[in-house]
Amino acid sequence: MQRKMKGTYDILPSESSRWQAVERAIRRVSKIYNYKEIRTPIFEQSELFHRSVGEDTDIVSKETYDFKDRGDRDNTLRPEGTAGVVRSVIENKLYAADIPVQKLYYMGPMFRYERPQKGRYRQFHQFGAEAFGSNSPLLDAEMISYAVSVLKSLKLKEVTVKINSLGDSQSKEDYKIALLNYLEPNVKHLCKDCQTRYKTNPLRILDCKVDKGSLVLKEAPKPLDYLTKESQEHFDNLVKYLDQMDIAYTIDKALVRGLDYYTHTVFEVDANVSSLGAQKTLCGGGRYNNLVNDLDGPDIPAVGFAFGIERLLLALESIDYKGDAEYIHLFMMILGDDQKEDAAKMIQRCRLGGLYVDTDFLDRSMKSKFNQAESHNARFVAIYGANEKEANTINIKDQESGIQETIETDQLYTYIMTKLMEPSSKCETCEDDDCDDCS
RNA sequence: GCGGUAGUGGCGAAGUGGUUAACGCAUCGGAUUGUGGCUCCGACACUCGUGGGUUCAAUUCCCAUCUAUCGCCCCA
Repeated sequence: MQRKMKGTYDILPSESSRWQAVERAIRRVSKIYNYKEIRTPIFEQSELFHRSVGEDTDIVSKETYDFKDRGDRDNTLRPEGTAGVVRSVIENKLYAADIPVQKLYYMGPMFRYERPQKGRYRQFHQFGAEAFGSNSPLLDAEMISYAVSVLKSLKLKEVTVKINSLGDSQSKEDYKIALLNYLEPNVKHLCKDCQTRYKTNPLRILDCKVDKGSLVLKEAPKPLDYLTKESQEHFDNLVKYLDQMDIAYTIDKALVRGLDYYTHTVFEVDANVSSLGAQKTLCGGGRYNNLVNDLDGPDIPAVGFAFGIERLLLALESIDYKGDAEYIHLFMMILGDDQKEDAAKMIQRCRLGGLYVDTDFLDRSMKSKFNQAESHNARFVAIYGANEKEANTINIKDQESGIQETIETDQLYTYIMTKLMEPSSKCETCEDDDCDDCS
C-alpha cells in the first residue's frame, strides 16, 4: 500500500469543516484589522531563507526541505512565511504603493524536516501577518491585539501573551557583548547545548529549559537592561497602548525567539491547555526593522506574527470547539427504477434553486435510505414511489418535527423553501455563551 | 539528530509457538416485499504494519525497516 510521507497527514472530510471554521474566523478578524491576503509560492531560492531566517538557526541548518530542480538551482520549501512575503514586497515594490503602510496576511502550508510529534508535522500550516512601513509601537500593539482577537473569535480564553524587547541594532549589540562578558567565566556551568550556543547564538541561552533555574541565568543581564533611549521609549509606548487596549500580557525578560531577524518587540501567545504538551506556543512574532533592508530592499521597518494552525486546532479540541454542523436540505428517496426520471428532474430543480440535495445511488432498502438520510443530517426526506407517481404527488417528511405531508410534485421546491424560512425552534448558530438553549 | 512506548477488521480492543483469531461499536441483509432510529436473527480479518530469520510449525520469539505516539533539541 502506498502510504503518506512521514510527518504529513490528510485532512479528511470529517475534519475539514473545523479547518474551514478556523480559516473563516481568521479572514473575518483580518478584515476587521484591515489586513489583505497575500499568496506567495511555497518554494523559493534557498538563499532567501539562509539570508532571512539566519544561517545558524536550527530551521536553516537542519530543518529545511531542499531540492535541486532540473536547472540545477537550489530550491527550498518554505519553512516559514515571512521571508517569502518580504521578498514579494520588495520585488513588487509594494512599499511604494499608494497605501503607505502595507498590512498583509497569509495562510498556507510550510515545511520543516523534523521528527514529527503531536502538533508538529513536516508539512504544517501557518497563518501569519506582516505590516511594513511603520516603526510605530502602535502597530506593534495592533499586531498583538490582532493575534489575540483571532483566538478570542475562536472562543479560546486560556491564553497568555508574553512580551519583551530586544531593542534596535545598537541595543542588541551592546547586550550581546554584555551577555558574553557575563557568561564567559560561567560557560562551563551551562548545559552542553548552551556551550555551543555561546558561540553560535548566545541570545538563545536565555530561554534554555535546562539552565532555566540556574543562578547563572537568573542573574544574567537581560536585553531590557541594555535598550537605547529610543528603544526604551518604543517599548514603554507599546506597554501603554496595550494597557489602554485592555490586553493582558506579562513581560518576560528572557523571551528572545529563535529567528535572527527580530529587533525591538518580540512576543508569544501560549495556550494554557494540557492537550498541547510541549507545543503550547500558538503564536510567535515580533518586529524586524532590518530584514527588508538586509534582503536588498529599502530601509523600511516591519512587524509580524505567525500562528501554527495545527496547534490552534489542537487547542480548540480541548475546549470542544466544533466546526459548522454538516447537513443537507433534502434527501430524495426513490422507490423503483421507473421513478428515477421524475426524481432526477425534481432533484435538479431543487439544486438549481440552491438547495443541498442528495439521494441513494445503491438502490438499497428503505431502511438503509433512511439511515443514509440520517447520516447526511437531512432536514427533509422526500419519498417518491409508484403510488406517488400515479397521483402526481410526493411525500415529504420533516426530520426535525417528524411531520409528513403529501404535496404535488411541482410544489416540492417551493414547499421546502417555505419551510426553511420559518423560524426554527432550534438554536443553531448561537453566539452567546450563556444561552440556556445550547447544550 | 537522540531516547522511551506501540502497530491485530472501518473504529475500539482481547489473545496464543500448533492449525475455526474473542468481544464491543459501526456497516450490510432479514424479521418488517413502501416509512428508519428499539428489539431479535444472520453476515462481515485466505489474516495479526512491512521484509527477513529461528522453528516441523510464528500473529506470537529474534533482527531490520516503516509508521504513530511521548520526551529531548528546536519551533508554530
